[in-house]
Amino acid sequence: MPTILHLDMDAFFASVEQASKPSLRGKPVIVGGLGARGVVSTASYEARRFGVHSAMAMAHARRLAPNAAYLIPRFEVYRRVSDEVMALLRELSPLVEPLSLDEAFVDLAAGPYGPALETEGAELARALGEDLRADIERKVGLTGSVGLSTTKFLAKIASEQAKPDGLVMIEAGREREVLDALPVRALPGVGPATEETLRRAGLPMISDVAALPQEELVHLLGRAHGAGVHELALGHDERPVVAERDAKSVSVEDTFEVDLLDRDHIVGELERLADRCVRRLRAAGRSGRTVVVKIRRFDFSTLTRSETLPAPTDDPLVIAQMARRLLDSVELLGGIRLLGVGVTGLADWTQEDLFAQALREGMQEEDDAAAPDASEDSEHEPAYGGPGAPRAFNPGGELSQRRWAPGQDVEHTELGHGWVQGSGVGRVTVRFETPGSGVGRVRTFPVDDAALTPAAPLPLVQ
DNA sequence: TCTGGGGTCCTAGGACCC
DNA sequence: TCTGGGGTCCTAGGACCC
Repeated sequence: MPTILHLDMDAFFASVEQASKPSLRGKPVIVGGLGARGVVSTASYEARRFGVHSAMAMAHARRLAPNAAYLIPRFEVYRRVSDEVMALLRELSPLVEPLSLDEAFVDLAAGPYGPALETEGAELARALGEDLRADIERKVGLTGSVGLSTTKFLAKIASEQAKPDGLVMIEAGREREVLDALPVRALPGVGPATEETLRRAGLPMISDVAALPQEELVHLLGRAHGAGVHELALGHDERPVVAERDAKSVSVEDTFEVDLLDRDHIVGELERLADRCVRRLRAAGRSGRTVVVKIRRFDFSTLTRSETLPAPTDDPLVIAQMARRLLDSVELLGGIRLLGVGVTGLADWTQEDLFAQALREGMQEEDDAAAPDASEDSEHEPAYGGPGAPRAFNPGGELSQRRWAPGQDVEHTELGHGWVQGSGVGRVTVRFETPGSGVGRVRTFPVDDAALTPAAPLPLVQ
């Protein structure tokens, strides 16, 4: 019986932007990092017609679709919409496994319709899927695609085939017919590297892999991967839908607009990252034993350095100190494009043990002895535009100037709610419209116009 | 074209212990 | 004097996913 449902919202970030901004409906919209090193998070279907897709370099996208709207992501809104959609899924079953903000599995058999599915079967499953899609559209004003099948893997294949704005059900008995038509790349766990390995072995299609003895795949791809890929190719997938999964790591990273060369500057950025990481760790009520520093050099070579404590900590000084020490062990010649700090080996509790305490006291003296840090120079901003919140920019005490990011919500004292269309040469262009309004009018202001302030996003549906 | 950010899982070698 | 086997932990790197 097809009791596993997979929901995938259509071009989620871009669709939320179109719902929020009436002037963008029916137009190519591209959401992602807008800096020189940004990449596309989501392209609307209109933008995809130009060949733009997720994970593409933003510079490339701009060449393909120069007239599209380019917006920073507004995760606050996406999270809010996502919560509403997930709540609808939980009405179908307590077993809901979110994969990201816009995607989830539901085990219908574990929910209130479980018993009825036993008897009414496929038609009830289809009706539940269609009702869900209608509920989502009513509640958040967006479309999502639904896949229904007997396993997670097939349900996901089905939702892929249903896109956009559709529903596909793969019933028991049709697995081979569906899988045989697909390339290996459609298998979860087969990315560019595995695809190439299989292609070179003369196995471009799922049917080719399914026809092979498992040992040959294990030989080609390794123990776990080979066996896993083979099972999926055969349509075997026993993975249960799992509702709650504890995070196993917390990490933050920044790619810089320009490679960082100066060691002191790099250490400053590392400390900021360590701080952000610890705040996230503590907000989650966790602590961790292993601190990881990640570095991507100018040539894109990437390395990590990690160190494990005898007991978990969430002490910002301890974590920052470990991060600094790990960084010290790395040659930084040539410049770095990315820096990251993470914590793994998470625990729900903190043990302020003697070791951490000693380390912390030792550092306290070190920090007190060190000269106070000169200034936060904003010469090298993270490449990622960041959601909303224009950063204060204050070089050497000059007049502070606000920065406005395309897509950002703003409020004007007289003209009301709007969003930033663009900004440059001391000016910012704002379109005044809301999810419920018609297409709004555009006005331009000096960037430091006191009537204009950053605003919270509005809900999509009243 | 030139490559984000936040994760998960797997592999492999070496240390260490029994 | 030469030599075990297995298990677990740590570290580093890589593939993959959204």
